[in-house]
This record gives sequence, C-alpha cells and structure tokens, in this order.
Amino acid sequence: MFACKSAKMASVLMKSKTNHISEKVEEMGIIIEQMGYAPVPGRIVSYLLISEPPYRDFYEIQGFLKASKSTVSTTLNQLMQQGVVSYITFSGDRKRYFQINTKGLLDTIKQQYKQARVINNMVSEVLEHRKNSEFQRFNKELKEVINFSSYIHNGIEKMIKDWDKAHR
Amino acid sequence: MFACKSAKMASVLMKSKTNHISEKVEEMGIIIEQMGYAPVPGRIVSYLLISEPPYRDFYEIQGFLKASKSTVSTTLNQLMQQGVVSYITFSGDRKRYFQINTKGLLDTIKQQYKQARVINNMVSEVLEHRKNSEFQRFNKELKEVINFSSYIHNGIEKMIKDWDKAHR
DNA sequence: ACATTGGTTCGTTTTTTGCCGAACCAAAAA
DNA sequence: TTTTTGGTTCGGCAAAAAACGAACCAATGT
Repeated sequence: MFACKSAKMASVLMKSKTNHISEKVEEMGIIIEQMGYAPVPGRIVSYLLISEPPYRDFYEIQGFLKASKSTVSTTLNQLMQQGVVSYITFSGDRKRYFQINTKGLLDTIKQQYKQARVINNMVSEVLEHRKNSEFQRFNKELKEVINFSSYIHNGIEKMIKDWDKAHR
Repeated sequence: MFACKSAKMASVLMKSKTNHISEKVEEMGIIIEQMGYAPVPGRIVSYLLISEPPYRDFYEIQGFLKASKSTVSTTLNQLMQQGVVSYITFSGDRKRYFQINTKGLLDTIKQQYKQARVINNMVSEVLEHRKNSEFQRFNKELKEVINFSSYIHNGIEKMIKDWDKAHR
C-alpha cells in the first residue's frame, strides 16, 4: 500500500517532469530539424543535452521518444558516426550509455561555419566566369555579393583559427 | 544551303557552350541544393548567375532545364517571392526576362548567417536548464560549446553590422 | 473575331524520406 | 544448454516533397 502510494507519487512527479522535458525536447528538436536533421535525431540530441543524467541507455531513449528500436538504433549509429554522440559503459553492466560528445558537437558546429567557404568559392567562380561579360552593371552587383561573402568567410575563418589557437 | 550550314555550325557551337554551362549549372546547383533547396530552384539560380546575358525569358529557362512549364512557373514565383529573382521587361516585348536580384540574394545570405543566433540561444538555454546538474563535468564541456557558439555568433553579428554601416 | 503567346493552376504521378516491425544475432545469464 | 538481454538489419509502407501535364486564362497580335 505504502509502496503503491509512493510509486504513484513518483509517477506523478516523473510525469510532470517528463512533460516539461518533453516540451523542451520537442522545441529544441525543431530547431535542430531546421538545421537539416530529421525529427528523431533532433530529439535524441535534444534529449541527451538536457537529460539528467546526461547519459541514457538504449531503452530509456526509446521509451522517452516512443520510437521503434530500429529507428533508435540506426539513428544512434548515425549520430555516433558523425561524432555528435558517443557512449560510456559501467563495469558489471552490459548496457551502453549514450551521451553527447561535446567535442564532436563543437567540431560539427565548426564545420558548419566553415561551409561559408563553399558559397564564397561558388560566387567567386561565377564572377571569374563572367569577367568578360557585356553586362558590367550586373558584374558590379555580383562583386558586392562576393565582397560580403568573402568578408564574412574570412572573418569566420579567422575567428575559428584564433579560437583553436587559444584552446589548444 | 549556306543558311543551313551556318545554322548547323551555330548549333554545334551552341551545344559545346551549352554543355559547358550545363556542367557548371549542375555543380553549382548541387551546392545550392545543399543549402536546403530543391534541384530545380538550385539550377535556375545557377543558370541565371552564369548566363550571358544574365536575364532569360521563361522559355529559355524551361528549355535549358528541360523541366515542365508548371515547375518553372511555380519555382520562379517562389524565388521571386523570396526576393532572390526578379524580372525586367523591354518595351514592345511582352515577355518577362528573369534575373538574379543581387540585393535580395545578399539579404538571403545575410539572413542565413544571422541564424547563428538560434543555435546559440538554444545551447545557452540548455546550460541554464542544467545549472543545478550533478554532472558539472558535462556542464563544463557544454560551456565550452556555448563559448564558441557565442563567440562566433557575436563575431558574425558585429561583422554584419559593420558591413551594413559601411554600405549604407 | 479568332489565334497565339506567355504564362498560371490544379490534380496526378514519381521520388525521396522517415519510420516501423519482425526476424535475426552475439554476448551474457541462468 | 537454453534463455534473456541489448541491440542490428532489412523489407516494406505511409507521408511528404518534387516534378509533371493538361486544362485554363488574360493580354496581345492578326
């Protein structure tokens, strides 16, 4: 009886807490989705970010997300391959506990910003290709785009380099 | 006969040039796809960027892409709504000539970089949420991520502000 | 007035994405 | 040795995204 009541209270507490976290995971998940991920990976990353403890085993993740084993498995493996998630183990416990790999996360974010180079290259190539164009007015406008793009690109590059230097 | 030969030569020339441009459009298209666009919009933007003249009518675009009228129509309208494409007209010619709106393109690129704020906010919120966590080691690692994220975010913000100031 | 041009609209097809379930497997426990 | 645990793999399916085609329309040309 007492045990039952206690379990019930725990469940109620759990539930409200879980709901709160659920909401957070949901909204953070959407933000992550918008940076080009599918819903489930977004939710897993969100969950591992705000979960206390910050590591969870396979079935905890699956239970929280209410997703299938296969989905959780493949998604975790993708995230691990990407370096955003890793796992720890505890001796005498066969489970793997998945967690955010903050170093990998940082690298991924860094990598994103380095993408500035790609667009900068592209747009520079365009101007190179158009150098003998009859439409210098357009070229001049394009140059403005390239100027901005290089300006940002160089700035980001420098910032990252400085950061790396300071944190080595 | 002469006319025929000339047409043939033109066609051959055209073809090689078109192929060259085709390749470029294709690869630039992929880059643009990777920033979250579908293939056709990517190709249209690419085409208008490197085409000489830098404006093309509806049927030129359609013919070059070998896409359906409907696809071209809706895509052009989307791009115009986004501000990346606009059109010009010539008197005595009913056609619209579509072209890149460099100002709109610049704004779109700018907007992309401003997205840095979103991830920075999210990750800051995570730390706020975890402030009483038992896992200070993880929190410390997260702080590193946040530091980088804010650092880049502030840098980008400042760069854009400076750019806008200098180009007003 | 009729035909043509320069598109637009909308219902349909095609392709891709995201996720699931069931069967499967290796390591550990019983 | 058999069972259980902690996953993995693969075929399939439903929904969403992308592209299409045919019918349509307004403005211009004849």
